[in-house]
Amino acid sequence: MDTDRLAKVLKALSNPNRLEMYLEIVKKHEASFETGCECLITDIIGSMNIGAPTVSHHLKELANAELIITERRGKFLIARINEDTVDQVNKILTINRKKL
Amino acid sequence: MDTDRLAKVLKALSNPNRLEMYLEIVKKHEASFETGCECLITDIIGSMNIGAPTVSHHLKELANAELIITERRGKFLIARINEDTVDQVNKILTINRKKL
DNA sequence: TATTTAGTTTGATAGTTATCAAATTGTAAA
DNA sequence: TTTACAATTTGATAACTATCAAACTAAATA
Repeated sequence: MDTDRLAKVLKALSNPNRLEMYLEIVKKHEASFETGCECLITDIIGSMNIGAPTVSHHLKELANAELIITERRGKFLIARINEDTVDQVNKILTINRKKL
Repeated sequence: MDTDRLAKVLKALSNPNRLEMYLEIVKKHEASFETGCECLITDIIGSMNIGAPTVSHHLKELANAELIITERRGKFLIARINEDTVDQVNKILTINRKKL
C-alpha cells in the first residue's frame, strides 16, 4: 500500500461519527466469531445521532476506502470488515523497534 | 483514548503530504536506534514538493495530535516520534481475532 | 395492490483546510 | 553589526466535506 492510498484509508477514519460507525462494525465483527451475528446497518442508524442520509454517506466512504464490504440481506444492509486493508494499515503504522 | 481523540490523530495522518512527513520522521526514528541521528526538519523541507510555510503548518498539526514532539537544536528544528500515541492507536485499530 | 420499512440520491449550506506569497522572527556566522 | 539561513505568522483563496430536508427507490408485508 503506498502513501496516497494509506492517506485515503486514514481519511475515511478521521471523522468522529464515521470512526464510531467503523468501530461498531469491528465490534460486531469480533463478536461474530462467537455469535455468528452480522452487523445490521439499521441498528447503527438507530443508535447514532445523525440522520440516515449521513450514515449512508459515511458507509460509502468506508466502503470506498475498502475498509468494509456491504451486502444486502433482503430488506436490510449488512457490513463486514475487510481484514486485509486493516492488517495492511496496521503493519505500516507499527513502529519497528530495535531487535534485542 | 476515546473515539474523538483517535479521530483527531487519524485526521492528522489523513493528508498525503503530512502522512509522508510523518512516515519520514518514523523512518529516521527507527534508524536512530542504530545511527543516533535526529530528524532535521530542514531536510524534510528540502525533500518535499511543498513550501516551508506548509511544512510548518503540517508539523504543528502532527505535534498537536501528539504524534510527534519538536525541539530546537540551535538554528534547526528536530522532530521525534511520540511512541505512546502511536502504540495506543495501533492497539485500538488492531482486530481481536478468535483465540485458537 | 397499497402500505410500510430501509436505505439512497440530490441539492444546498456552513464550516474546514491545504496551499502559497509576503512579511516577520530567531539564530548563527562572517 | 551585517548577512544569511531556518522556520513561523498572517492573510487570502480554492477546494473539500459533514450534515440535513426532501424526494426517491427497493423490498417485504398486509
